[in-house]
Amino acid sequence: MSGRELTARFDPAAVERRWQEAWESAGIFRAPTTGSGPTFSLVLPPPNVTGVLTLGHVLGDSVMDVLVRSHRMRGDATLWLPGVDHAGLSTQVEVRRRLLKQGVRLEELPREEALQAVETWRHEHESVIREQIRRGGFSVDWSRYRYTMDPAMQRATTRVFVDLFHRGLIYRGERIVNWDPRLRSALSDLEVVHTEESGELLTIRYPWADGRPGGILVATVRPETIFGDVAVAVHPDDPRHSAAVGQKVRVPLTDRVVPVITDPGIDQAFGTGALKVTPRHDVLDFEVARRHPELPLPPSVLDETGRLESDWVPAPFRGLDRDEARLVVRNALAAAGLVEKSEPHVHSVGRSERSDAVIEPRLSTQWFVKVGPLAERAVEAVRRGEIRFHPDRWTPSFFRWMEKLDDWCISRQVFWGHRIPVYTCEACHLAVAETEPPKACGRCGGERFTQDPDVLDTWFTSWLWPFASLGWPEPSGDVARYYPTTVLVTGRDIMFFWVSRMIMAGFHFTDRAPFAHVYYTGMLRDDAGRRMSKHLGNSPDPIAVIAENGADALRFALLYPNPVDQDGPFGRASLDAARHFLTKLWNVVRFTVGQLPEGLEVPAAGLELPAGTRLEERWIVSRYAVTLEEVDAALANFEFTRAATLLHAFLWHDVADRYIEVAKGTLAGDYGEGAARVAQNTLAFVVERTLRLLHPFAPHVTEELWHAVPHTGEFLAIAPWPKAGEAPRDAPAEAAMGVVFESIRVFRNLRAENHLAPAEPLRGWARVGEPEAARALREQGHTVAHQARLAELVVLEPGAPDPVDVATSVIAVGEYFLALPKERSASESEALRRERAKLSELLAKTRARLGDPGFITRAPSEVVREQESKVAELTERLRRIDGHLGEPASESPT
RNA sequence: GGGCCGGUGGUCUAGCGGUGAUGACGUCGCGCUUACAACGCGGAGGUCGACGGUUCGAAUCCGUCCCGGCCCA
Repeated sequence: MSGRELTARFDPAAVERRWQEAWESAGIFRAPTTGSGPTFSLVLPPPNVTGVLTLGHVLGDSVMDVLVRSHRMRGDATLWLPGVDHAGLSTQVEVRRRLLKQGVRLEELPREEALQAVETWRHEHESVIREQIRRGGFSVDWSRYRYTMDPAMQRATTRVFVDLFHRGLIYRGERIVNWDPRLRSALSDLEVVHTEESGELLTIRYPWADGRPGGILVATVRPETIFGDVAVAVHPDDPRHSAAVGQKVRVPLTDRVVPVITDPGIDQAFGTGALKVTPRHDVLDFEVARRHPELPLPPSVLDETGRLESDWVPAPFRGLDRDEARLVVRNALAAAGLVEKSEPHVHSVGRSERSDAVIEPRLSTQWFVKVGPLAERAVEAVRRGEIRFHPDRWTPSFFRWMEKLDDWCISRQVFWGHRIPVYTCEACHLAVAETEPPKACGRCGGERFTQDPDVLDTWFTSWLWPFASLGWPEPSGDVARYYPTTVLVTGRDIMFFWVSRMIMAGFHFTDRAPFAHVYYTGMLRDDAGRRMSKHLGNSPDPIAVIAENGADALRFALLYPNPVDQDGPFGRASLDAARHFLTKLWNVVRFTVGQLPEGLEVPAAGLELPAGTRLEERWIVSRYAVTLEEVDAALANFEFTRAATLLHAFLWHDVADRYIEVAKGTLAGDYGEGAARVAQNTLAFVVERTLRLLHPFAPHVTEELWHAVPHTGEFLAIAPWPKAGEAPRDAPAEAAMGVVFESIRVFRNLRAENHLAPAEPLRGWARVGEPEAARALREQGHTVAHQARLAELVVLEPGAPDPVDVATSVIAVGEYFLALPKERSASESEALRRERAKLSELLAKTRARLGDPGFITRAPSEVVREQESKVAELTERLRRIDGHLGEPASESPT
């Protein structure tokens, strides 16, 4: 099979869409449901249906597709399962915002209409995301597409809740939680972002209750919570306050009297060392109150929207928002003469990742997962190497995190998500967790139930993704075939949110690790070095980048030249490099196609080079063999950038710059028809195999090009991955061609240094030491002459006299002479002198090393011998240089 | 405050005990040689963050410090 004509330029827009459609309609990305043999599977981390894909997603997808496509080509039963995540809270925030623009408040919509509004949003975004994945050329199996709100995911989620509930691993409890007053919902610790913000630290006097002058000084940044105070606490060892302990003070602005107590948890260094205890509105205060059961548990003084609201709040302050209240209370305190000091204070403030509202610690009743018992096996699996992180430097972070896990708050006060499957009997108030609404109460027989109004944290579904998406809890089908998955690729920012929880869920529910490997990609930075984020608006739309550069260029730019596994720059430069590379590839293939006769076939098995094959063919085939081996090793080690770099260098430098340039003559018939045919076969073979290797990195352009060169099969996407051993390694050919290329470079350099016209044919001489080197140069005399634009290359015998009227260069391989036109003489000895200075410095250094008795006795003899031969080589070169410089050869040049 | 990662030519990066320290981009010079000027050829450019230590030998291992980034409190 061969060829479509290749256009002069590579036009990604025309090419990419065509292949995406062809692959899809051929169904080659659909994972087999039956059969045996090795499998390779992974799940796409489901992007939030709230948004659209960012370049960060595309980075992960590109990594995954390299793995997926190369394994598919290797013949593994390969499954890449795509999907999206309903992202309950975020989606609700976005929909709410959209409705507000239309003047509608989400909360005021009937439940059905509100759900409908969310569904509309979901469908819009879902189709954008699907289109983005398609346009990227990512080879996911659309027939396995999942959505975290699918009925199947619903069933899995409910079942998991019920299971954990019955095992006592889910409980309902009153705790201080992270309350988002804007969303009016609890959040997990992980959804709170802490930043340093400046505020005001007030020192307030709590007067003695008995009316004596004075009182105790308390420092706080939250004067508005003063109404919820139940005590003032000091450290038991604090001498400043020992007299106050046991006394009563009056809470400012109120008539309430509270005791001064001691608690070992008080930080003596903070403020005055005295803490106002407000159990409902601070984690630490809640702990203190718990240790002092004699204290009353006050009502909440802030309502769920963050407004002062309680019987305990004096009338004038009621209804004030907490920010406003802070000022009003502060001023009231000042007016009452109770503010002793005010100072600026930088402290850590937690904000909602979803709404950006300042988090309000709030005592409320929520559902929690007891994660301690789940964590053990997860930690053990990672410790044993059953699950490996790549790069493994993230493993310690995982352990540190897992050691101090708090229970996971999983209830959310929103309507969008999976409802908590807990039903309370209206008659006897028995609460049960069931997968289906119960018909009758097991205790009293009552038939009326109320379902818990809350929904589950989205991560409570996401942590089941690797198996629930495959059909768990059904034990057959995809679960049986493709679970556990092979690898998970994600950004490490969700290592704690997601990866660690998936591992816990995997072991608990399936008794298996959900994946064997976790690969963490880095974060992208823009041209200015800033991390890309939606916030900064510096993360370009992938579709726009694809429209401008093509999906292949985008993908290649993400994998090369900057390391994928650490934070790295992405911008104009990377895209240019990728586009240029693909253009180079395009042109290499275009050249190749033009060189091949009709009917030439590329062998399915290995390439056989006949006896007498020219060095350059043996050399490029050997280089290909080495590259294949190294690319395989790199991919096996998740070294994506290294694999891309190897292929980039091979294609550009070995194939294009060296082999093709050298082979042009052979292909044109300079050495006869037989040699030309070998060159054609070699070129076709190397190019076809290289396209296979590059396919996972740049699928569209390689697929297009592959169809233009001789090949077997319907799609490159399912062509077999090349096997090591198909092409022979040939060390002698590599060494010999090394001499040839080095010689070419020296002659070109001599020409440039002496400002000689590039095209003027000049005579060149070479005198090389090693017999093999001399043989290579004689064999490749034409090549050197042609590449260096020499009239002729003369290989001098060892003892032959130097030519005259020449420019000279002395390198390790030997001496080179380039004829100068008659009117020019070799006055340009400056380069030679510079070289001499460099060499003698190096020689001195090497001699010094050999003069060190410690070195001689302790270094391996191999290393010593190396240094000795270096001295010999340098001495000889210096001798020759001195000869050419007309200076007396000295035994020990300085 | 605790922890992790990184500091290599102007920029990004490879190397992680024995090399004359990789490569790319940029820069300079020369070339439109019919695959490619989105290209080719050649050159210049580095006290490998600082200081100590281990070693015959350190960019590479250890310690301290400085600078940058990230995570957790």
